[in-house]
Amino acid sequence: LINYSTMIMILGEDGNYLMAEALFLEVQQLGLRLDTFALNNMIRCYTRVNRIQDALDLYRKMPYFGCQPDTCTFGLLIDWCGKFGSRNELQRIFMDLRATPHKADAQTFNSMINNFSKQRDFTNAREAARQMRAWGIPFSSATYAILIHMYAKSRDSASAAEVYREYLDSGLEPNLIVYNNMVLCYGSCGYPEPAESVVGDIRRAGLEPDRFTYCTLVSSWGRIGAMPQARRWFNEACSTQGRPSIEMCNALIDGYLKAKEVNPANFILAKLMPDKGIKP
RNA sequence: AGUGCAUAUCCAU
Repeated sequence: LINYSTMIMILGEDGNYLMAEALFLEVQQLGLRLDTFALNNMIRCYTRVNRIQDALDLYRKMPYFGCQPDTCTFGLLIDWCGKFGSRNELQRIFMDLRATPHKADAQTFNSMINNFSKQRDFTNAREAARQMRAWGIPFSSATYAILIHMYAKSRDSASAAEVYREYLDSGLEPNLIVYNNMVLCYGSCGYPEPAESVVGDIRRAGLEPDRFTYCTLVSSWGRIGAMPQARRWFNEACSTQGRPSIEMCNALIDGYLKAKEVNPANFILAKLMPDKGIKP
């Protein structure tokens, strides 16, 4: 079985699901009993080539092979549904997941929440977070980052601030992505000043802002047309980071153009960027 | 023996 299973895995990586299918049948004809590993490998063959219906069918047939989906099975399917699937498909996986406790770890839930969020299904994203708590699975830094990012998308800075507060009190290792997402959330909601105050939290935690932080701050001030402040953060990034990121240059140009300040925008594009060796 | 998690700009959605 291990030989077949490994072959199926390798063929799947190669995109050759047809040969994998043939081997999958052959195992059964030999009378070998399939296990969850082998089924996951076969499911992976299908997701690899976007044959989601085949993947879902096999996943639903697992009990008839005497197997149960595990965290790996769910991880595969959640990831696929988030990338290419419909809301309904992801919701159905979530329902299955809830019906089988202990088949989900923090990573499974993180992926679930994030993929609901990508689909803008915020109700289910929050519900997944609630379920995670109810099952006593501790939030990781990634969980906090994902939740705050979700609130940035749904423009709910008040809920983000609550989650952020909980993160600061959690005793988890400081993680810059969590802070950056909080900057993003305030900025997206049109509150650049609280966004700036997060930089203080970053330093207090012993971290330094990175190119994501600076780009987000420039875009936050640019969004409300406050270009002097945007420019200040841009300059600070240039002096601390060495060279500005292309994304931050874009954010600054965009801000100037939204504010109808064409000349400064042109200066960034035609002078500053070439001088720093940055291609538009 | 295997799979799956998170951040920025613009555009598109």
